[in-house]
Amino acid sequence: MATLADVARRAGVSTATVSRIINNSPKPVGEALRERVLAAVAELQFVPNANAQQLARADRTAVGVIVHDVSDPYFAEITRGLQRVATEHGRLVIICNSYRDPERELAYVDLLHAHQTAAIVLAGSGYHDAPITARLDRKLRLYENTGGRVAVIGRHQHAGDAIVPENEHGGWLAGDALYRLGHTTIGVIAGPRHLTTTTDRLSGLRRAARSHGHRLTTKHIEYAGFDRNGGAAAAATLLDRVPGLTAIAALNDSMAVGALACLRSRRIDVPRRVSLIGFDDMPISVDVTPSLSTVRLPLEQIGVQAMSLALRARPADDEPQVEHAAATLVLRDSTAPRG
Amino acid sequence: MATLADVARRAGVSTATVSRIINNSPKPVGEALRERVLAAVAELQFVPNANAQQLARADRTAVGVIVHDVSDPYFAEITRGLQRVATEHGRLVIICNSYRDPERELAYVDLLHAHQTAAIVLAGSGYHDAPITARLDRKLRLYENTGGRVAVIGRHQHAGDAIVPENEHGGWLAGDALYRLGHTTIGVIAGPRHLTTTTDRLSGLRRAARSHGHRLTTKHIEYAGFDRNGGAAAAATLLDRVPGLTAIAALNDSMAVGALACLRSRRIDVPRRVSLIGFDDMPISVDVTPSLSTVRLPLEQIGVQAMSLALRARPADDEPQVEHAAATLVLRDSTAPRG
DNA sequence: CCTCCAGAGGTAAGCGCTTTCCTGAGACGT
DNA sequence: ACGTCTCAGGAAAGCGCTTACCTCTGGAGG
Repeated sequence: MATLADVARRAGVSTATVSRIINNSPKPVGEALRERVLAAVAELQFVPNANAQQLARADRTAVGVIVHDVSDPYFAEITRGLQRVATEHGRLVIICNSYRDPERELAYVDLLHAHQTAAIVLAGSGYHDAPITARLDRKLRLYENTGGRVAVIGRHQHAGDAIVPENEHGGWLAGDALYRLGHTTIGVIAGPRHLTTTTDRLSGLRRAARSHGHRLTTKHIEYAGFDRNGGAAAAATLLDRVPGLTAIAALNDSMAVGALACLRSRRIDVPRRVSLIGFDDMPISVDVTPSLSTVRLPLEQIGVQAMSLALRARPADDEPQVEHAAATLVLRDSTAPRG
Repeated sequence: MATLADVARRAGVSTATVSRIINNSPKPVGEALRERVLAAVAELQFVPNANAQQLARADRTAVGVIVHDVSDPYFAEITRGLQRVATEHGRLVIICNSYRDPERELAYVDLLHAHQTAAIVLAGSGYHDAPITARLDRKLRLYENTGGRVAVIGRHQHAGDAIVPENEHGGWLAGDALYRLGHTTIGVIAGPRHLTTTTDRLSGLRRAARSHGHRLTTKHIEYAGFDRNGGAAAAATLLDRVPGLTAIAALNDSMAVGALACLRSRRIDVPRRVSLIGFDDMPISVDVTPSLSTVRLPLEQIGVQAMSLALRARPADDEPQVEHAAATLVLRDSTAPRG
């Protein structure tokens, strides 16, 4: 592997000059030398060692992103926004999938810290797990103390820049919509109970129930994996357990799609016999049949905002900035008045 | 930011000892010292600088992955497989989105090279563009010459380890299925014409047409963006342009879903009046209505194989290994005999 | 009692680059 | 002709770590 020194030797100049040329530093370099050096670079097919550069320079350039799983449409959309902004700023982004494992999330924070990334965007949901949460917060603070920037998406213990989707309000919107349509017995397909996203959305739903004079008891709520199959299984359970069920609220669209599959296989007409509402408005929601009513979260936009926060220069005495991402109700064909 | 030297000073030992302890090197270290050092590490919250480590060590550890777009389900699935294997090997993976821009793809190869990644997996389709292709091949070869490992997915000029999905055969399967169902006039929604994936699938379709005594002319083929909206637009065009059209083959499922939306909005019954077949069998295909007939590619498996190839130790005199990923026909509800 | 060796720990030479500071040479003014 | 200023280019000191090699100690073996 050719090094800077090889190029310098070949061109008959010092390494300093080569460095200046390949980085086009402000320091002026004569035309003749420049050409000779460039020729040497081409001949030796020199590719600078990024690790050495990083070490020698003070600046940090890459940014890290920690998500639960990029192949989940929710994170895919957010990631798209993150990437766009990062690319505009000429930053490389390193994507890390925690696969919802908190330990792996912690490990990734260390890893990104170790790699001297300029910023970390934590896109996954917060956990209801005090020890984990505390360790995470500690690591993030340490990272910030050593010059890193952090932005989180969702409700986390960490005090700093954050984009907070209106999960509670979104849950309320979904519940309110269903109750307004005349439904009185609704089942909820919830995600893993240790995620703040789950509990926030759920409490919005609960508030809607109360404000309409109903209650959501344990019987009406089924916790499951935050994906299609989790949703399908939970739908089956609810259908069997809750008599007189006429509506289902799923805490994300993937689960709603799974529920839809379950309902279809049981030949239960949606929305005639059972109304269904999802959450997130992922792109596919409009293409299932019936198209999915849902609570829209501006996912790509959330990514954009988060990366913008992470990359902004934050003065030391600055207040952390918390932005809310609005949840809006999107009514499509999977919800109807109680039959 | 605390450094190794700080820790050493604090613990009253040499940096060598600290290094040995934190990397638990085979060299034995006394219990007393070990504890003192570990205490110092904790107190100073020392996180080793990964760049410095990389530079000092000879070994390369991270692996790079270049895809068109992770948020596209096709790549999301492949990436899942790639990640799984990488994680099993304890490797960090760096994901780069080229957004189908060949120049960006080239730039990413350089970037991954510069970062001393152990391997590069090129997951995007090949291009029909000689200069680009040649430059890409040159860069990959250079990278290999300096010790990097390369595995490509799809048909590329680069001679080396590769996973080649049976695109041509898959195209044939799709076409053959449609013709067997009695369709004689079929329209094709193709992807960008400069991608080898597009042309390979298309030529399989053509072969099927010929073998059934038909021809696919320009009129029957509409090129579009490889996504949902591209598919919707192309479907509309075909419907208007091709009289007597009774079947549509889309060259990927995203486009098929778009076509489905178009057909639905025109109130054209699928599969009664028009049959539709997709390609890839992405997860959502089973959840649209009607469920999508398609050609299945074992996407996650492709990712697994590709990463396995990239990570295997390849002896210098070894033949490049080329594995084929089998395409299989999956008939669901979007195809039916010609009415 | 001396030699020899193994094991624990330290010393210091890099890894490949950037950047500060220095040098030498020409340009310019008087 | 001399001093001074400017500017292109080089020398060398790191950046934070790893590791080959060296040193010193204590105990085993004769």
